[in-house]
Amino acid sequence: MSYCDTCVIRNQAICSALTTEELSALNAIGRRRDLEPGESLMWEGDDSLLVANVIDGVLKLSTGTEDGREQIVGVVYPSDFIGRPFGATSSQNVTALTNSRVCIFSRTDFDAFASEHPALEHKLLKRTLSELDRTRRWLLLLGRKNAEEKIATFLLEMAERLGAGGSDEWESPISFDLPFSRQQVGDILGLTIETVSRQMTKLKKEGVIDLPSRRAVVILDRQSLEDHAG
Amino acid sequence: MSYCDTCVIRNQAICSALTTEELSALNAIGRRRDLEPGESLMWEGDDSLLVANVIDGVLKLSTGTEDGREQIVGVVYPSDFIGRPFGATSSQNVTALTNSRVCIFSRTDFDAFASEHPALEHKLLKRTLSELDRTRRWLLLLGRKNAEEKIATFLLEMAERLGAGGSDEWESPISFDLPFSRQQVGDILGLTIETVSRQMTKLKKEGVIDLPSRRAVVILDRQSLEDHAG
DNA sequence: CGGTCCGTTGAGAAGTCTCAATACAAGTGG
DNA sequence: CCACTTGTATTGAGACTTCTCAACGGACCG
Repeated sequence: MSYCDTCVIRNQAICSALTTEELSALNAIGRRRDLEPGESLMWEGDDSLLVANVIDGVLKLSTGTEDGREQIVGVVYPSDFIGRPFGATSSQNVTALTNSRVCIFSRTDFDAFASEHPALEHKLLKRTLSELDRTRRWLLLLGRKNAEEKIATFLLEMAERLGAGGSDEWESPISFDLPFSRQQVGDILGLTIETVSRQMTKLKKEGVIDLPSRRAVVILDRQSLEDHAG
Repeated sequence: MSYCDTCVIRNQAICSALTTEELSALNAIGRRRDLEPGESLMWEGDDSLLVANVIDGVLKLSTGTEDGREQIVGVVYPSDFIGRPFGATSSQNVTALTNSRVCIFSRTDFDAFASEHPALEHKLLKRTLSELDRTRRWLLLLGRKNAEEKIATFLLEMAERLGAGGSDEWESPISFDLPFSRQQVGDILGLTIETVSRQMTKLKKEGVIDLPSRRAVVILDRQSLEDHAG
């Protein structure tokens, strides 16, 4: 009996490239692990010993400077892939933001398995190419946008990933709970916590969004938010 | 007679995954093209019609905002791969910075060829994973480093890619010519041309680097430059 | 009730940008 | 050979954005 049989991400993750038989071979080299918020799965600079699929939860990928400044370089959701196959060291920290469940493989086991299953590598390649596109778009945000544009862009991306709106997907309002603290939003956007707070308050005062509680966001005027995003 | 037989990047580019026979099949669907500085190969938002290998030269990948701000999101050198396989639209501009030569494929032809040659996809996957790591490191630079640290980090990376030093690779001085104007350095680092100029002048006055001509850089004190890089 | 965590708000400092002037190098035509 | 133009880089002064430091507020918990 394989964990994979009942896995909720069976058809979304890279596993969807595999037949039932192949999947049971993969299952044999993997195991599940639960993580609590704040718990880390791997650290920047460490040997790359693990790779994993996210089954449930939200995790951050981050790097930092020696003097403690942090930058979040990626956020992963269920069915996303984590870790650095075919590489000696992992180049970022991976930390759970919510209660999370992941499906872990030894990196060397996974490398060997992937090398024998081109369809799996093909899925992983497509995923990696998409992630590279997404990351490059983030470079524009960090390099050339001001605080207001950063916040607006960020909220729109969150809405797309997490949002629940009305009947029409373009219809306001769209509401969701951020899986991030203000500090973490700052670490994503390259801003301080105070600047994040001020810009969100400003958008609220302008009637573009509402902030009913600490983590909750409601987008009242999507068009206006897009105008603010630059 | 195939172009590939005499290709200088035959053993560095993803082509190195292929046998001689496979390579001649790839050669059949590719063609060479020369580009002048400033000439573009593809544009952000266009249909993804082409992919290519860089044979010679340096090219930039860039995106911009509607109001004309630009961010360089990648720089490619000989043997690097360009374009977005398995995707409908290209997400950045690709523009030659120097006289360049590329080996072009129709994206759909390449997709089909790659899907039948797992070793090629494997090479491309490894390359894409490395590029993603590099891009994520750039997020830290753009999000959390100040102008001085950005310039120092940038010069060190350029030295690594382009540098010619003394007998010992760690020995100063290391000298190279930047393939970028000051404006382009600004577009890479998310700074204005004036800030780039001021910070470089500052490092020169401190004796860390020398700037014998517009494009030339000499790293006089590598350790000090690393200290400035944060 | 007091403590802790997190977010908000305020005031001043610092860094970067904007705008303007100047400098320098290379090329052109007289 | 010398003005003149053009493109690029440097330098300066002031404006603006964001950061830093500090105080305050609200929610949750013992």
